[in-house]
This record gives sequence, structure tokens and C-alpha cells, in this order.
Amino acid sequence: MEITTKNGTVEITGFGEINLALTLDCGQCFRWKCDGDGIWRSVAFGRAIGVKDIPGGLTLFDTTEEEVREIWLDYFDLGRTYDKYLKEIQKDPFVRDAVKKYGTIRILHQEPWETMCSFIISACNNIPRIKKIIERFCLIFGKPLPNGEYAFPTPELVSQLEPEDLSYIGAGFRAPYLVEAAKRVCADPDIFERLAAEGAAGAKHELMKFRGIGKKVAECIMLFSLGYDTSFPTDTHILAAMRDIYPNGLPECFSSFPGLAQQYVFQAQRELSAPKKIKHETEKQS
DNA sequence: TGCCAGGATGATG
DNA sequence: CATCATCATGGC
Repeated sequence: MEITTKNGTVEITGFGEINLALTLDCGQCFRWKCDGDGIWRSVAFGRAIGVKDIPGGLTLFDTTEEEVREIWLDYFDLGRTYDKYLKEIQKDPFVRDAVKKYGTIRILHQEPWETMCSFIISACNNIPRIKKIIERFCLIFGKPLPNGEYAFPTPELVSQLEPEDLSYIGAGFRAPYLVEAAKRVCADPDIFERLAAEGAAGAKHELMKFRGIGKKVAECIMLFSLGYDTSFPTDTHILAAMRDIYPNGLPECFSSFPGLAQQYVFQAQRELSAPKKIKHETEKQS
């Protein structure tokens, strides 16, 4: 891997492949937006940044080599190659097609607190609305950054709120869960370090003690922010589809990197379910 | 109006 | 332990 500075931007090459459009809009994160120049912009770890994928690498704006090494290499999961994972899960024919299209998605390493809030909000919700709720959450309660973006609201601030204070962001019945989670995190500042170290089973069990965090949300937090590659986000629709495809249980290859395999299958499933509406409309017209 | 969204929860067998 | 009814909000 090489990190160089050109014209005030930082370029990273030699880490393999990443497709930002797929990676940043696949439902694992909710705050990235693409501008007219193909630059994806967001805030993570309190730093605003722009990123663009170029052939063989990434160009990062508004950052430094030091910050790249400190934050963004790990955030974008560039420190390892996915080759062996992809090779393994492609032993299954159903996954092979999904990997062909979505194999350039990387699993981000996001901030645990932000990920926890995001997936509490995601419960029984849809991605466009999840994004809007989080955007308003940051706009109202996040610290403004120099470039007009907003940091994610801190647990310290959120813990001081009443659920009604969150009414504007439109989180609905999930609002009290956010405040409760903030209070717990403030009372136990090392919780995420402990969760990341204590093993998957224990971490999942402890996460599920939070109101608003069940099996699915716990697994998402673990996969997308705590470094548990072995977790397997359980989505009701995916599960139903998987049960049809694999009535006798999941194939062996899923155990090697289930989070990644599931992420690709989820994308393939989204693509499959999208044309239904168009089909329905054409049927209506004819 | 009715149905859905990458669920959670508590009560049952 | 698996399944099930209930909950709850905004968008389409």
C-alpha cells in the first residue's frame, strides 16, 4: 500500500479494490453523500472528509497523510485483502453471482456509538427515512464543523435529553431508546472497548440488554463497528429467502466470512426485489 | 386506506 | 428453544 500527497489531496493505492458507491450506500452506513464530482462526503470520528474512488485507489480530500494512517485506512478497511474471503464464499453458486456484482463492497469500521444509534433507528424502518432521521439528529444535536458539516451527537449530550426533545428528528418510538442508550454508555465509558474484546457471544448478549437492540441490531453493531467478522446480520427478508434456497442450513462457506457473504446476498436481494414495482406498473398499464 | 420498512418485545407452546 | 401477536411511525 502506498500513501502519497498530490496537490493537497491524499492518494492511497495498492490495497486491492473498493467501490465507494456500493460500499457507502449499501445500508451499513447512513451519512455519506455523493456530490456532482463523484466525491463522497461525510463525517466520521469527528472529522469531515471527501473521498473519491479512482482506478486502483482512493483520493481523499480535506485530510492529511497522518489522519489517513490514523483514521481512514482502518475506517475503510484497507489494511487487508478480501481475496481469500471472496474465493471461499464463491464456492456457493448462489453467492457467486452476488460476489461478481458486489464483491467490491468493504465492511467499514465505524464508530460504535454512532453505529449503535443508527441501527436502533433502523429498527422497523427503511433506509431513506433512516438517513433523514440521522441527518436531523446530527443537525440539531451534533457539533458544527468548520466546513458546514456536523459531528455525530455525543452520548454525553444525548443522555441529558428527554425523548420529547428528539421529536423533531422523527425517530418515533425509537427516541427513548436513544436517550437510554446514551445514559448507559455514559455510565460505562469503556463499554465498546470491552465489547470488542470479550468475544462475539458475550458482546451480543450484552448489547441485547439495551432496549431497542435485539438480535439483528446487535449483529449489525458488531459487524460494522466492533470488528466481529464472524457475525451474521439477520434480516427477516434475507432469512426467508435463505430458508428457501438452503432448506437444510447454510453452506459451509458462509462460516468463513458470514458478514461479508450476507452483505453481498443482501445487495443481490435488493436488486431482485426492485424490478417488481416496475413490473407491477407495466401490468397495470397493459 | 392499507401496506411496508435490513425489528423488538413479551407471552406462549 | 421456536413461534406469534402486538407495538409504532412516516412514506407512498
